[in-house]
Amino acid sequence: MTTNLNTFTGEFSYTVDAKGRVNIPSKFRKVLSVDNEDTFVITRGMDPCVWVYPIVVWQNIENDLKSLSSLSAINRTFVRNTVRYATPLTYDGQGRIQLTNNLINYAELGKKTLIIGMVNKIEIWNPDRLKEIDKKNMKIDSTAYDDLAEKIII
Amino acid sequence: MTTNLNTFTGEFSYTVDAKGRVNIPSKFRKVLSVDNEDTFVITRGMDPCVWVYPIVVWQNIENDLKSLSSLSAINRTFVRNTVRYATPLTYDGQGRIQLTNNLINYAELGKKTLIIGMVNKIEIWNPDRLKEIDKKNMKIDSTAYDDLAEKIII
DNA sequence: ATAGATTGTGGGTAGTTGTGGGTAATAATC
DNA sequence: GATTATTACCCACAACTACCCACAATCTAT
Repeated sequence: MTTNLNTFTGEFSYTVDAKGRVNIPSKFRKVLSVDNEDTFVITRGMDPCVWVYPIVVWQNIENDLKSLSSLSAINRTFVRNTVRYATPLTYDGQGRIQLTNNLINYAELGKKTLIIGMVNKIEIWNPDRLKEIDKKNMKIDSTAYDDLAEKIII
Repeated sequence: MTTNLNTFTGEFSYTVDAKGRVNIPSKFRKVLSVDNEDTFVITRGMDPCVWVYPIVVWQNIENDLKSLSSLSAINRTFVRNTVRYATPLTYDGQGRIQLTNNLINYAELGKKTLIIGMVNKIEIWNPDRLKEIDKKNMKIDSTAYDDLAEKIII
């Protein structure tokens, strides 16, 4: 096997059908490790999009969350907001997952969606929302960005 | 072993066929390490061209990206922009890779292309675009070159 | 110089993938 | 308990992709 398991890259254009289903790109399904048993966890992204984790990756996050003490109010809030909207689901025979209304509303998903591989997770976007965020990020203080690029990209 | 593995130099003229396929020069294929298993990752270049990485080189980038927490907005933007257009692909029996429409459009590739070895990666250019960029960069003030001279002996 | 191998380019075909819809099973509501 | 809504599973089909074969041009070696 050449490619890293449970690692996603690339951008794909898909449609959400009348039943609220979206296809997971076949390239993404192919790199899932077998212990995922065709199952993801979908939740709210930090940006206005849906995050989709392979379940084995999500389980690591859950374990990290367990290590946060509930004595701290920030920890409680963070844990609550992280897991509150998380739903595990399995894709159907055609490779589609059934989105929840809650997440469709949150990400303002219409018929046309962009699915983007984000290395350890997948993002589902309303293309217009993404364009807005992109534009906003143009103004981001770019020295931090350049520092990252220097460290990581060769 | 005479040449460095996964290291590319030289310029070659090739055609993109009707299906969007380009040949990877046989000289480049011959220096790939076997653990690449005939697989590259293609993505957008910083210039208007396509970058082609041997997959084992790209995987180092991916692993670095995995260490960035998505709690930071800059990290999210950086990861997204870096991997958004990256696609792993294996060359066929004739040594060709299948380009994506997205990248063909981005690099404005027509039938005639220039393939250039860039040491650790490969660039695919529209010859006209390259001529333009070359002309523009001629005007770069030469102090930048002097700075480089301190780092690299040629 | 000639024969054989390699390389670049083109095209056909079988299998895969994305998308839509139907039906049965399950859950929710009255 | 009956009726309705929701979900899970199945089938259909057009569009696309991966894989195969063909062949001319170029290179290599005897």
